[in-house]
Parts: sequence; structure tokens; C-alpha cells
Amino acid sequence: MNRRAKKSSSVTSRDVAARAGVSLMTVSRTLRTPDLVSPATRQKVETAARELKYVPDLAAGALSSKRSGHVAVLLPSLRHSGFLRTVDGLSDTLRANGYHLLIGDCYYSPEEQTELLRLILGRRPEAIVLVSSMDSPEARELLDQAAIPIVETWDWPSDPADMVVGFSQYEAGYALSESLIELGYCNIGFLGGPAHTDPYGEQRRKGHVAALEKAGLRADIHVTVSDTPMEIQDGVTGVSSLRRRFPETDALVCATDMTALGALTECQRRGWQVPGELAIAGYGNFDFAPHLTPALTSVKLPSYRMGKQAAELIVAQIDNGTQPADASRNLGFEIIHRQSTQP
Amino acid sequence: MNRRAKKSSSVTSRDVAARAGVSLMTVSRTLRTPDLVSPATRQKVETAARELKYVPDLAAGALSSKRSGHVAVLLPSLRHSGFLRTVDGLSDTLRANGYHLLIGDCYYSPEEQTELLRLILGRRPEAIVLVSSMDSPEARELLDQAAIPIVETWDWPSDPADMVVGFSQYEAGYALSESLIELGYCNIGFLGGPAHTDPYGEQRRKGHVAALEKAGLRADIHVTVSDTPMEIQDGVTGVSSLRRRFPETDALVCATDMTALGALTECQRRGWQVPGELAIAGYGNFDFAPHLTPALTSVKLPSYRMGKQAAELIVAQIDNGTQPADASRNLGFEIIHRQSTQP
DNA sequence: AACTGCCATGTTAACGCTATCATCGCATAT
DNA sequence: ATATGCGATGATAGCGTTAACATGGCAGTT
Repeated sequence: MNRRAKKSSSVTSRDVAARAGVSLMTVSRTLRTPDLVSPATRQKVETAARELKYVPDLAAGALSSKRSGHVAVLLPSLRHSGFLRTVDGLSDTLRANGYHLLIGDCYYSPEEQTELLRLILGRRPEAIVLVSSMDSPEARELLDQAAIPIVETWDWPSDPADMVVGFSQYEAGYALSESLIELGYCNIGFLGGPAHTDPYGEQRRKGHVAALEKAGLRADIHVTVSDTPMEIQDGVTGVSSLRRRFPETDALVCATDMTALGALTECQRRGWQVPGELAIAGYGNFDFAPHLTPALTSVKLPSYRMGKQAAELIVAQIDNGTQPADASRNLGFEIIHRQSTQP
Repeated sequence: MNRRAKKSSSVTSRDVAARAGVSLMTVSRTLRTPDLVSPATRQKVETAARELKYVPDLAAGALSSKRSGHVAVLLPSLRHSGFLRTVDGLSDTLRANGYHLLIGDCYYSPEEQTELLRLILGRRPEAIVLVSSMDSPEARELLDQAAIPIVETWDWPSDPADMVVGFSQYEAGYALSESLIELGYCNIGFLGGPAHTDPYGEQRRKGHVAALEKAGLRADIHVTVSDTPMEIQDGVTGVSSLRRRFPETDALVCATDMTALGALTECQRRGWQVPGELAIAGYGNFDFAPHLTPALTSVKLPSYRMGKQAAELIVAQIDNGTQPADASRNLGFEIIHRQSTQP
């Protein structure tokens, strides 16, 4: 069962044309603009194409028409399920409009991002979606020269490159901690990754700090965990470290629900009451959040919607050639209070 | 800030050649086979390329060289985090070898799969990875004609199309239920999706049934939930339905950890002791499995490794032109017993 | 000095498609 | 009948790159 030649003699539009007794141009037309072809001819071509199992070479078409049919998305990580929802939203809408999605994983590294960007621009994508705040000046230059629509997501940049469909991580951080303050907590800690590898977490932390300072509360309870705070284990070790260094902490905000889960289970293991002794909240409203015991307070983010609307903006701009009026959309977030932060 | 012309006058290798004072062929050579170019010339070309920010058009290169540099992967769903790990493994290895990954989401539907396959074959991928057991005859035909390496994953097909890096869902199903029998459970139920939309779950269930029958136990305790058993809610409603219809059940196998989580929390809510009254186990060993209370027994699947090894097989075959000796790899699985099934 | 061989570079012709313009009928208007 | 217009199809010329072959120059050999 091991055939699969190195390269098959692929069926081309010329083959189909010969079989249908027309010119290859008519084949192209039949497939792309059937209205311009007489029904009889169309019939012949379609039959021939089916019989030969013709699959048009999109790269050739792209080269000729200068439309690659590609849209690229750059992710900080493929492991983060929230980002994946965004990819999902993109994929759904783009496919429905005839585009293919190219996915690039930057491993949370600006160098990787630039390198990958260069590589991916070689595919001449018609638009680029960035889930990633860390664009280096070099990356920015590359994007500028490419002169294609850009949509930034998962953020609310002060100096947007082009379009934006996102929300403010800072505001989310501010709002969550503010609401904890309202609930009466006053020693509120933050558990997140190092600033340079976890930019979103860092922005959330900044908002968190601002809220505490505004309320006149201490803002120095901060535990830094490993590179990308998406590992449950980070929550496990993080909460232990927190309780050792800051035993007076009464509420803990975790950079993601994943770390919150770790923190939660570690508290259970150690017999620390949640929310009695320590309230816990996270970000992302992951699937499991409402199903934990206690149910986890979390900030719901517009993950899927960002992808979907980013795709819609792209399609609209490419089709119309003009940018939609509302090409900067702040989709906000929603704080969902659950048992884990009940005073 | 709205520039971004419809189409920029892209820099081509001809431009670089002119600037460097060489022929465009020398530019191509400098980039692809620098050893064949004298150091002085190479220098000139590289400088010119950098100054002009030249990004080679990979589609044009693909057309000419008949090497697209694309590898495609077809997924039943983008939502399933297990599949994502596989994509991760693919992506890592393929990128390191200069390939781009095209991702297609089939929405658990054979029609979508065939349609998507046709579309994606238009990109002339150099290999295809299938995470998906449902290839229709039509899809099979398309693949045959494409004559490219195929790697099937997440399965152990009896009639493989080409290479395989997977494991047997049936055996996993058999093994898990067998181990529950050994632990002394005798009314073991199964909670999964409908056969036609959840093929993996169905195979697991068949293995499960076989194990029960072998042991002379009843094998009719079966709850069917919604289309894709990846929703926690399915576990919630599923376990209620189970307890109503089969109150004598003492252990429940869920098609995924996601449904197991739902079942677990619903049991807690209702006050049903786990594992006292009902033992619960799942598949996938999701991140949260060891962190639940009780910790969830689960079957660990080689998600990342399948992707990585699939990519390695592909690269090896394309580079060497010959198929590696061990082009069918059963990576097995591992049953991890935890508290949720402790007798 | 003429010959051989090889290295560095250039020239030409695709790759498979689409844009563009040309052509050819045929129906309708004059 | 001739002119006009338009719908359907065909011929041609690229798109930006690489494969394959051609060329030219220079070192080493006899």
C-alpha cells in the first residue's frame, strides 16, 4: 500500500479544457464567473472537471490575480484556549468567505514574532490579525510595507496600527479588583507571569494596582510565577508562596483561570477555606470556572466575538475597498461573580 | 491613519537584482543555495534585499518549484483542546523544517470534511494529516489522486490510507473499563455522543462494551448526550439521566474529561458521593483532571507526541523520498487512576 | 599555447492560472 | 441590407519564481 509518487501529473485547467472542447480560459470562467458562460458550455466544462477530478491550483490563481486568498493570524501561543476561540471565530467567518487561515504561533516571543511575520508575509496574506501586543519596530515596518489590513485583537492599543477589535486588559484588571474592593476585601494580591513574557497579565496587574491605589489600599502583594501563566501548577506553587510571604492576604486575583484553578485546589489540599480565608478570582471564564467547588469568579472575555468581528471587518474592507466606519471596536468584558469571592 | 492601499507595488527579486547589479537568478540562488554564490556577490545581494525589505513570494516559488511548502491538517473540531496539542506538535516540527501548516476545521461533519479537503488540496499541500476517522469515499478518492503522504492520527485504522501515528480508541475503551472491573465495579455505564458525530467516543464505547461482555457483566447502561461530547453541560444532564434510568450504576465512563467534569460537579451538587455512590472516569487527562476534588481518573492520550511524530514522518518522507520503516506507530495510552474511581 | 574542467553567473522557458483585449456571431435597430 | 450592440468565447501576455541549460572566465595540465 505504499504508492504515492513524489509528484503526480496533476490535472490542470488545460486538461479540462481539452476534454470539454473549449479553451482553458472558458474553464477558468466557468469556475469563477459562471454567469458569463452559456449554460451549455458550463455543463460541458463542469462534467469534464468532475470526470477528471480537477482541483484548481490556488497558488497559480493567486499569482495571476494577486489575490492569495490567505488571511494570517499571529498568536502568542497555541496552548491558550481563549486564543483558540478567537481562531475559531476567524476561521468560521473567513472560510465562509473563501479565505484560508494561516496560523502562526509566536511562542510569546517578539523575535519569533518578527521571524514568523516575515515568513508569513511570503504567502502574501490579504490581511493580518494580531493576537499579540508585542510587535517589535521591525515587525511594524514589515507590516507597514505589506500595506494590508491589520486587525489587532485582545488589546486596546493606544497607537493602533490599523483596525482593532478588542478590549482593555488594563480596564479589566481595574474593574475586577475594584469589584473585590466593593465586596470588602482589602489585602488583595495578584498572581501573574513576568512582565516581559506575559504582557496581558502585566496590563491586568497594572489596572489592579491602580484600583487598589485609588481606594487607598496596599498594592504590593504580588507573586510572579513562570513564563506563561497558563499552567495549573503555577497556581499551586503561587498560592503557597503567597500565603507564606503575605499571610494577611484576603483575596487573590490570578492572571488566568488556569492558575486560579491551581490556587483553588492547593487551598483545598491545605485546608485553607475559599472564600472564607482567601477569595480567589481569575480571567477568561474558562469552561470549568462555573463548575468548580467553589465556583470560580472570573472575567468573561469576548474571545469568539473578537475573532468573528475581526474577520467581518477584514472581509468588508477587502470587498468594499474601504474601511468600515467602526473599525475600532471595544467589545468590553464581563465580571462574573461566583462563590469563590463571596464575602 | 487609513492608508494601506489596495495593492502595494511589491518588491520582487528583479528589483533586488537591479539594485545589486546582478541577474534575478543570482538573487534566487543567494537566498536558496548561498553556497553556489561567491561571497562578494552574496554580500551585495543580501544588502540589496535588506535595503528593499524584499520578502520572496512563496506562491510564485511554489508554482515554479512544485513545492508548496504547505502541510495541511484536518481537524474534526477546533474546540477540542486535545486536538490542539496535536496541532501544536505538528506546528513546532513543521515550522522548524520550513513548512507552513494549513488548518482545517471539519465541524465533525463528513460533508464538511470532503468540501474542505477539496479546497485545501487547491493549495497543493505536500502532505496531509488527518485527525479524523470519517473520511468519505469521495474524500478518499481526492486523497488518492493527490498522491501525497498522508498521516492518520488519533486512531488505529484497520485499513490505513498511508502512514499512521495513533492509538486504538477501542483498546483504550476496553482497557479503561477492564480496569474498572478489576477494581470491583460491576454496573458500569457509558456516557457519550451519538455514534455518527462522535466516532472516537463510539469506538471507546465499543471497547467498553467488549470488556463488560468478556467479564460477563451487563453492557446496556448507556446515556447519549448532544452532538459533540465536549460540553460540560452534557455531563451535568447526562449523569442525572443516568441515575434516573439506571440507579444501580456504580461506575460511569465519560467520553471525555469535559463531560466527566460536568458529571462530577452535578454529583456534588446533588450530594451523590463520588466515588462512594458512583465512580467516574474520563478520557484525555485534561489539565484539570488531577486538580478536581475528587481527582479524576482519566486516560492519558499521546496528543502532542502524535503531532510531533506525524510531522517527523512527513519531513523524513519528503526529504528522503522514501517512507520510513516504522511509518505506522501505535503510541498507546495510559490509564491514570485517581481518587474518583477509588473503590 | 592549446585543452580540460570547474566555478560563478546569466538566459530561457516553464509552472497554472487570470486580466485584458480581440474576435465572432447573431439579434435588433435603422 | 447595412449598421450597432452585446453576449460568448478565444488568443495572448503576464504574475514572480525556479529548473535546466548555456556561457564565460580562469586555474591547472600537458
